[in-house]
Amino acid sequence: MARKRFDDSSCSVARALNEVGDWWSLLVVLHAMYGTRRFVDFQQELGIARNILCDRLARLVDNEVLKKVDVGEHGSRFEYRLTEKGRDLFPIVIALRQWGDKWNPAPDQPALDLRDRATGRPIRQVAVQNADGDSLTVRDVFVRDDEVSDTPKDKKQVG
Amino acid sequence: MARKRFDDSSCSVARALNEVGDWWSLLVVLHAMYGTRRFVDFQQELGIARNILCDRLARLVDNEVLKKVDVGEHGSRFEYRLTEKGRDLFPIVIALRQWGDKWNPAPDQPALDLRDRATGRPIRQVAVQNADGDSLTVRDVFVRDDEVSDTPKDKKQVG
DNA sequence: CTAATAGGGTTGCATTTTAAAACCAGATTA
DNA sequence: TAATCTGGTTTTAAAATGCAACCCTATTAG
Repeated sequence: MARKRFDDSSCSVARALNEVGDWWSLLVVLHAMYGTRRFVDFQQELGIARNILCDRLARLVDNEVLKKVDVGEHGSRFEYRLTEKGRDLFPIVIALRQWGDKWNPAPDQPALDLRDRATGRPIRQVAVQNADGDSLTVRDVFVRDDEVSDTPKDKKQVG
Repeated sequence: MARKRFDDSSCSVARALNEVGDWWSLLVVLHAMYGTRRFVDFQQELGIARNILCDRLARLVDNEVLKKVDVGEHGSRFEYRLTEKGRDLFPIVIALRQWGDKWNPAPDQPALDLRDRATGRPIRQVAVQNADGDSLTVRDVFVRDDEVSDTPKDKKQVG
């Protein structure tokens, strides 16, 4: 049967995954972040089937992660560019990269060394932080429980 | 045809997505983070098909994101618990939640209010930061290019 | 002690998705 | 004007998904 979707889920993680949680979408966004804009370039860099790429690009455009821009001179020629919403996926992509580098390092080559353009110094590990900037683990957080819920058992869930 | 996998990709984002980049895996991890440990509980909370849940749990165990613990008294009874590798997905899950809350807020209910257990104050927005703790956008970073590569065109890629 | 039920799956089947390759029409370049 | 590039759509076969039914082993109620 069809893949289950979470458009209307009350969980914002599920709703986020609904837009960028498939095998290709985040890789498309990643390549867009380092400059790829054209259909053929995505296709060649990712090695993705053309029909799947079509579908993913269209969905990302529908969800306003990318915008499709006609840059043709005498006709139509398209570019796919990140929107602010798409650029806002940066921490997620970098966190995934750091997790991958830490737990599944490539045997042959070193991890990509990302640096601050302004200072030339390496970026930090992406982390959940408290107001003071201290890193927090999953055990250090709780859910503030303002409102009355009809489903009391959901109240303490992190998700 | 078979879904394409990225086990041996040189891109650590692709390798990460290979382990947790499908529709269900990160939701399983999320629920594990707020305490779910039993097969039936995952199944009911997520509304996932049992065979798919089986498959996902097994893969997460294979990838050492979860460990399967026999907690039976007189026989076998299992729990699935996060490993350190799994707990290390916390920033990714939280970043996804924040992105979902920001760009696809639930119409009816407010976003989950996560707080530091120690201080009671809200957590920060997950961000990519430089050494000083300043937030960086995708345009603020570059790839430090130490080593000589056989494929020069890859050298400046963020991904 | 026995019956009933909960836990943790596996199997079979119909439906979707995916990958790969072929094909196509409108720009662009030689 | 022909060849090629761009950005797709179509076709086909393999794989993944969802659902329901089934199964065996604990645990619990009586």
